[in-house]
Amino acid sequence: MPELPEVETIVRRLSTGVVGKKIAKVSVLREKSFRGSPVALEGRTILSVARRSKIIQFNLNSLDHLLVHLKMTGQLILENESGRVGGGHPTGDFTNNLPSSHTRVVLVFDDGSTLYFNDMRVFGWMKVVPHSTLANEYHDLAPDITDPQLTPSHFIKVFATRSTPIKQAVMNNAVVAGVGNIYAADALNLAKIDPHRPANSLQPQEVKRLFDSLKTVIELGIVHGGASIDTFVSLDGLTGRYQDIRRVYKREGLPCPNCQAPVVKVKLGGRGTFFCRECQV
DNA sequence: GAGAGTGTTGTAAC
DNA sequence: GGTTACAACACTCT
Repeated sequence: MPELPEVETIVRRLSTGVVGKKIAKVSVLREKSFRGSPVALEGRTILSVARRSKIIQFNLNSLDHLLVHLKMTGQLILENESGRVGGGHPTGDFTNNLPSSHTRVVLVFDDGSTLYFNDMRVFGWMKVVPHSTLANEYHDLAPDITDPQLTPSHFIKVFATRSTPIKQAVMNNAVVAGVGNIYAADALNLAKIDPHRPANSLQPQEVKRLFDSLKTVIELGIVHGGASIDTFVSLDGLTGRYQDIRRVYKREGLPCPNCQAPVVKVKLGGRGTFFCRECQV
């Protein structure tokens, strides 16, 4: 999946769903999906769940951490007596019996509830990281777009040295963490900036406008529980609703929310990119 | 059936 | 160091 708002949504649900539970058994169904020792998790209690960029961090009472990256198609689904809590990519798995053919790791808790890690394309991972090396995992990440300490002046500084298209610059985790394709496109539309513009061609007031727009669309995404595009179906109401209010992403030919001109699709840096030729300059 | 496309990101090459 | 192309994988869509 996922973009930051959907990861944030999952973390919030997991915080109430798994904190305090003791891990009884870990089954790795696909070796590539799990790094480290699954046995190190058994008998450990989850103290809290946090997020950094798009990485989910389970804090354990052993001072180890379980990190999860869902990449393109990962899902975390918690199943207990009262139903399911989770979310992820629209693979259809969500309504199937679990484990499914895409289930890669299964965590069983001592109260009988189960956390499934599904990942169709096997790009995502789970890994056990000792507290002493945790900082290394986040070493190359710029501050999150949701970080209150992040300021427009940071953008102005890092954009000044880059000639890459502005869309690629804001999707670069060394510039700012947590901005993916959907929200990059929508923020550029809201800020009325052409995604092709070299990052170092933006005037300071444009950078400020883009900064505010990114904050706005990410916040909207979180408020609406993330974006679930295409065929995502959920049993428990966790399905994101951002797709209903998205501005340009996958809205080729439909009217631009700023000026009503048709949204066009181009390819930029190998990624599908949606924008308005009329008002994004 | 072939080929392109998919919300991510690490790596290698220039 | 910045930029670009591509690979990892398994689908769905045209």
